[in-house]
Amino acid sequence: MKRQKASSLADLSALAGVSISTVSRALADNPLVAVATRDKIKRLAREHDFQINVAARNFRLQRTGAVGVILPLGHEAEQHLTDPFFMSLIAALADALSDRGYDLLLSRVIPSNDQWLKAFVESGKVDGVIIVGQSDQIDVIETVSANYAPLVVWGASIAGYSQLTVGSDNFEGGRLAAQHLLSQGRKRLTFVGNPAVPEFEARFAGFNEAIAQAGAPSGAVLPSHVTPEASYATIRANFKDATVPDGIVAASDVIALSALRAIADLGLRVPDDVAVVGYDDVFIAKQTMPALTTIRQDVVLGAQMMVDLLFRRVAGEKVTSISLQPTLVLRASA
Amino acid sequence: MKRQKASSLADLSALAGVSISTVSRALADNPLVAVATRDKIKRLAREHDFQINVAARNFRLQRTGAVGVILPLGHEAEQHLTDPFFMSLIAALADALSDRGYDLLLSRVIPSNDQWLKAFVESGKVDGVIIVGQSDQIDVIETVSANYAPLVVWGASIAGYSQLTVGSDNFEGGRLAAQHLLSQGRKRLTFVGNPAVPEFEARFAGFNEAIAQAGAPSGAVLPSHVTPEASYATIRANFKDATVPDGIVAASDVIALSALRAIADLGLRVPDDVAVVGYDDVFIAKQTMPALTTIRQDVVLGAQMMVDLLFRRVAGEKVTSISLQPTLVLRASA
DNA sequence: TGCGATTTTGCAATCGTTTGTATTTAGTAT
DNA sequence: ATACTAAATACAAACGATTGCAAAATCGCA
Repeated sequence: MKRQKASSLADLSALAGVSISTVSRALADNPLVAVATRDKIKRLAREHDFQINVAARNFRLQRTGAVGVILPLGHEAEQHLTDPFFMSLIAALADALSDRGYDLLLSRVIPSNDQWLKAFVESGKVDGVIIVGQSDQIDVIETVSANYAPLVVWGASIAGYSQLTVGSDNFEGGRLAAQHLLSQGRKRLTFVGNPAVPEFEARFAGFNEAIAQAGAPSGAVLPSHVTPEASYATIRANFKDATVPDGIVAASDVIALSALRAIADLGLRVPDDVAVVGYDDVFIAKQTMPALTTIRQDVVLGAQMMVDLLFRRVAGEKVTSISLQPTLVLRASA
Repeated sequence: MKRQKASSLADLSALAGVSISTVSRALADNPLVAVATRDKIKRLAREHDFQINVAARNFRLQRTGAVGVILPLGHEAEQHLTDPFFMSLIAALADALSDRGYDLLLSRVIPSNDQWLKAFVESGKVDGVIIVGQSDQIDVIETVSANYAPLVVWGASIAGYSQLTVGSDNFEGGRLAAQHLLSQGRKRLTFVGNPAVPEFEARFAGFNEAIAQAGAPSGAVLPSHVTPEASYATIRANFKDATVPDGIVAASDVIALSALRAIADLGLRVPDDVAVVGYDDVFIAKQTMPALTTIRQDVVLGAQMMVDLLFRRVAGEKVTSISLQPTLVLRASA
């Protein structure tokens, strides 16, 4: 008995001696077709290991079965796909999407003009878009978002913008970090990171808020890129010349890691001379020496929220942006 | 003048007063259509910001425009998407694929039965598949690979298997690492990692080869998971009881990182008491304290090779597996 | 046996492209 | 003008599925 592979409904219909539409319905377990016929067709499908042509089905149903996950590399072309935080967010997104039977179409975009997002959503390649990080593209996102519902952004919900976002409360995170340092008696705090990045700007604002509330001397900011090399160089150079702070809040764990190393290389001790608080709680945070005290963002929850919001919006529900509460994870560095 | 959005060739053809096929050809710059007509249609397309329906086109052309990138999570369900090495490989793949106009469909698979890969390639969702890491699925891959050409694997080319692979020479990498330690006068070497993972097995074999060639006392192996937590615990517990080696070759940088911390926590110094060599040269390797001496795998080149091989094979070329030479990166830890 | 009601199946349109072939239009030479 | 060739455009099929509606088969009951 030769079992040729059936590669279309037409093949199966020929085998079963019924019409294509009956096969289609049978495989969908449509009660319109008699149980006996259904079983027979399903058996044949199994025997000839039939796999439906997903592309054709999706085309007919005017969907794609995929959700685009875009990383705009605006501020920092280097960041993101090497940054452990974004990586684990993507991993969590992949899981959350596949739980719903959707595929993840990964796209790195270096925004060259302001049409990239519009072109992407209109290409019809995906049923929805998740943007990881607003970068400096918040206005582009806002414009598209006005006419395209299935769009969720990992980032901040900013006054005057209506894009649907999921993000952790960066202001609160920054506040928590600074407050912790102040509560340990630290006086001269520095925020390390580029405040032009929206997320970092909010963290910096929270940082300042905590300082103001404590009546402490106002904190400093040391703008820095997010790559390990650049941040290390920035911190090292700056702390050689300027007064070294006794507490650092880093805009990300990767920057914090650089800070740990730079401080050690300058002959200072963490946390004795300088306390360091990171941000993200990426998987290596507990592996640093000393282990990193940091602000934790729950990526798994965040990813689930984004996917959830996306599908609920597609289903027509009225949904609103979500802000997740970050938490302080106490380890050795502060 | 109201410019309605044209969303199909039919819309455009109505606007231009020509047939759909003429529009299709005009947009493809087909010389069959008169230059004047072509220009007119292209202008209309611009004005009504027409975007071709990629799904429909791909369907008609019997392609998908996407390549699946699969991470089988066989040995280590935790690894991979959080492991910086695989992440940067994926980032590089995303770039290499988009250079060729292809999308990257990301898929994490926890192999439950031996049909997962067959089902994936036959679903028609992708034009090709890149598998990142053979994990324990090498036989499943081999079976599918026999009937499905556009399949490239990041991993080892193993005798008796004909799957198309790109990978770095793990044997050589392990040899380099051990040789380096021996050349520094280290005597008691331990390989940390699970030799059941094919890549690690080869690294371990190279490690042993170097030891044998040097006539040194044979090395030990400490099987360990790849997660930071597990590897730290393993190393710490083992080195407390057993004789501590004076040289460690870690199966990955993440494990090396754990080793650095475990050694420090045991009150020993790196490299003075124990020298550590990592593997991969991930982006944090130069950020550890001390900075990690490690075996470098060029992920960007690797990704380009995989994509290149994939498309050349699709084009009908006869291609063979590629083994990339790893290099020793000297830093402070050994 | 006949007829209406009900169950089961088939027909055909449709999704938006591409492309082989037929048809129309324009151009040139007689 | 006519015929013939070349250029430009239109027609229609195809990709593989889903689905509204029509047609056929089956059933029950008088």
